[in-house]
Amino acid sequence: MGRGRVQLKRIENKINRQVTFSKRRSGLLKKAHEISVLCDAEVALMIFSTKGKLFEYATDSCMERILERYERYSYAERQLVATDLESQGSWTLEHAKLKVRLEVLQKNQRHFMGEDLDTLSLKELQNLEHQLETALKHIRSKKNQLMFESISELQKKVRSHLCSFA
Amino acid sequence: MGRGRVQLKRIENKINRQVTFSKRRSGLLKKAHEISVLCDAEVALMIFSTKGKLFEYATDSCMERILERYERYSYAERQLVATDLESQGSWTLEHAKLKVRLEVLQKNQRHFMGEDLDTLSLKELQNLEHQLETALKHIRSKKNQLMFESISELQKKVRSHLCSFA
DNA sequence: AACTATTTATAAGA
DNA sequence: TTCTTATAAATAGTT
Repeated sequence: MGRGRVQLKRIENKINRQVTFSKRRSGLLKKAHEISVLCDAEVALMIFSTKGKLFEYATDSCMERILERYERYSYAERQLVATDLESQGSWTLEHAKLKVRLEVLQKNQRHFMGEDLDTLSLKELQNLEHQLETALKHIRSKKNQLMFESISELQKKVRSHLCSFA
Repeated sequence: MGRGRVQLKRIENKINRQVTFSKRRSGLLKKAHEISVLCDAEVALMIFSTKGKLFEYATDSCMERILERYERYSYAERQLVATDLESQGSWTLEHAKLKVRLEVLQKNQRHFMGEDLDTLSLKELQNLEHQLETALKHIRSKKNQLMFESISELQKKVRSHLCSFA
């Protein structure tokens, strides 16, 4: 929609990508709101920019409720705890949900440790690789910082010892 | 967009509402996918129809990962709700333990992502670095494997095409 | 499910 | 960033 036909692939020019992101983001949020109102639907939308900034829309500004609903829906779908939870009281449901979240986290964790990779697609592996590279950068930078601090501590001590011999 | 101007309010005619829902839903899903690809963004979209049917989109089909990311993002807000075990009187000990495990896992996860490193010692940072390096090796090896497989698949296809011309 | 007149979104330019 | 404008895309009403 515009002066040129659009190709469905990553926009390589950073400026253009940023501008397009900003425009399309507001378009998407608007349309999410519209379908929600016009069609009486419940919509949740999350958009993370490349830089990690979050933009979100939720019908009636109630993201948590929709996520709860989603989780209920997808748990039921996965038939994990689909049986008579309601009759067992609400804490059981909470408990079951917690268990599922724990499982998801554990699976994620295994991925971060380079285990259990057979279920991942090429694209997902690439994302994971990129994420770990970024993490490593941060960790090394922090490590260097600590080492430099430790070194200058030691140098101080050495200097004061030299003084005491003077 | 269409033969009439649209008013932003619930469409009262049930048939029209349903048709519009179906059309706009596919439009919205398409645009979610487009911004994700064009702008290298991570998008999650959930749409519940009036009748409660779920339609969803997630970048790289990995909804759980995006939801985790979202929850990490809004961590501060959730802290208010998530803790304070004592006030949850009727919950069992097991449930409380589960919560603690979950928190530990989440903290770990942040470390794996190179976040929240201030609490770690030099030794711990070194361990983490080593662990991530190992993980990266595994991930890259798996990625290569997938790529080679994909290449030989393609070569097979190319060969069979060449044969059909012989 | 198709069609088409219009409206809307937006790519490129200023 | 914001606005303008030409054009592509979405879609409301119709068949």
